[in-house]
Amino acid sequence: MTSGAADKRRLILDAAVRVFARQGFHTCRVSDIADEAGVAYGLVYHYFPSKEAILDTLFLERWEVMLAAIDEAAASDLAPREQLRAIASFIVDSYRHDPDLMKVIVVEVTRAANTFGRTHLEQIMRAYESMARIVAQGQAAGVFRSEVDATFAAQAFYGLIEQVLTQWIFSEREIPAEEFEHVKAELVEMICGGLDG
Amino acid sequence: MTSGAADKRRLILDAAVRVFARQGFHTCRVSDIADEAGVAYGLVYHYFPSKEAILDTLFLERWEVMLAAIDEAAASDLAPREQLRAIASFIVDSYRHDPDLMKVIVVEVTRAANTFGRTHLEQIMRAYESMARIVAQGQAAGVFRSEVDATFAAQAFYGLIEQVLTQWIFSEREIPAEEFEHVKAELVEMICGGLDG
DNA sequence: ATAGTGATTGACTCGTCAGTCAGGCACTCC
DNA sequence: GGAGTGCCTGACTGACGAGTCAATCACTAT
Repeated sequence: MTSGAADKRRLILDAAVRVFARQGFHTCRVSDIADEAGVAYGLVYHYFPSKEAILDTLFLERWEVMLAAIDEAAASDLAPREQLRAIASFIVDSYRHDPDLMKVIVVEVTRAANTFGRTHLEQIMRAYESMARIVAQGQAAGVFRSEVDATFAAQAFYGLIEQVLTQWIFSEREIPAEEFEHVKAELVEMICGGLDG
Repeated sequence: MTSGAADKRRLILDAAVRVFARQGFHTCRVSDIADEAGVAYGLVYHYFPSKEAILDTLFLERWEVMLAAIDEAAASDLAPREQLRAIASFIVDSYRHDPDLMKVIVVEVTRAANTFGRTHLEQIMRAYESMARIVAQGQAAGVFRSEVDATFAAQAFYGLIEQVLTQWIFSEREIPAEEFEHVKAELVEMICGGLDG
């Protein structure tokens, strides 16, 4: 069956997510992935040229979806603040839906300046740029102050999101649904409203 | 000479900073550190029980200084906003003074949820707590809004700083002095003032 | 001198793992 | 039924690198 073949590949990718999340990319063995997938060691190399290629595939698959979501928000006719909210919402929901995958992407790629972060820098930058464009539009429309550089603000926004995800990842708790919703609101409130009162 | 002994230990630590920054902790070999230090392989194990212990030492040495600086700012009678500024200033200056060391701390420890971040979680948390206390004081004094949770705001603040450092680390440029000063101001402006205009 | 102490050396050991490969299995088409 | 094709298997290899250790050196105290 041809669908069986595709299934095995998926099986390996999904197993890799769990293993990378649990043990980390550097610490896990390829045999751990094969075992987790319930598949022979060699089969991993039938579908992927190397261990790295598995991580690359996982990252690119998911990041593309995220870029699309960001660009969709940016292209909508929502108010700038609501566009940011939509992005925060999408990323938080990504974590909610598949925390292991988001953990792998954040810990092993996005924050790994030495290894894969370097390789995928361009993809990562593309996300920043889209967010910066939203801020710039808001500034042009006069709803955001122009004192802060748009790129810098985008960094602050994305940095805060990643910080929240990291906090969740470290904590290893089961996050309750209302915390997800609360954080979405707090996040935008923090970036837009600031601390001064 | 007894000072020679201490010198060799320092020599190894300083070499390790350069090697970790250049190649990353996981990718480098202990022999790389020994070579960089101009010292025999075995001597590394005379001063340190393991490769990890070198990284631990580097992190703890520096983090202690940082915690002290944060607590000093928090204990000062500066306005809350100026206390935050002092902290931002200290961390930015740390990067300015020794970018390699800060790179190692951020990339290999602070952002590494699987390996060393886990081990040093307590130390890292201590920094967050001190910053959160500053925000809470500001809120109690009425100069900061109470809409945002103090811990969350501290996360945003530290997250933004780390994001800026990461940006510098990735970029591999020589950062001009005025950019350091500009960022210090922009950072506090962003967190306190927010985007809304 | 001689012995003792701690620094220093680098060749060696030993476990670990990414990646290979020779073959087995299932399914199809003549 | 036999030959071809692609999926699948897991034992094996070869490299690599952390940590060990026995020997040497430098310096001090007796």
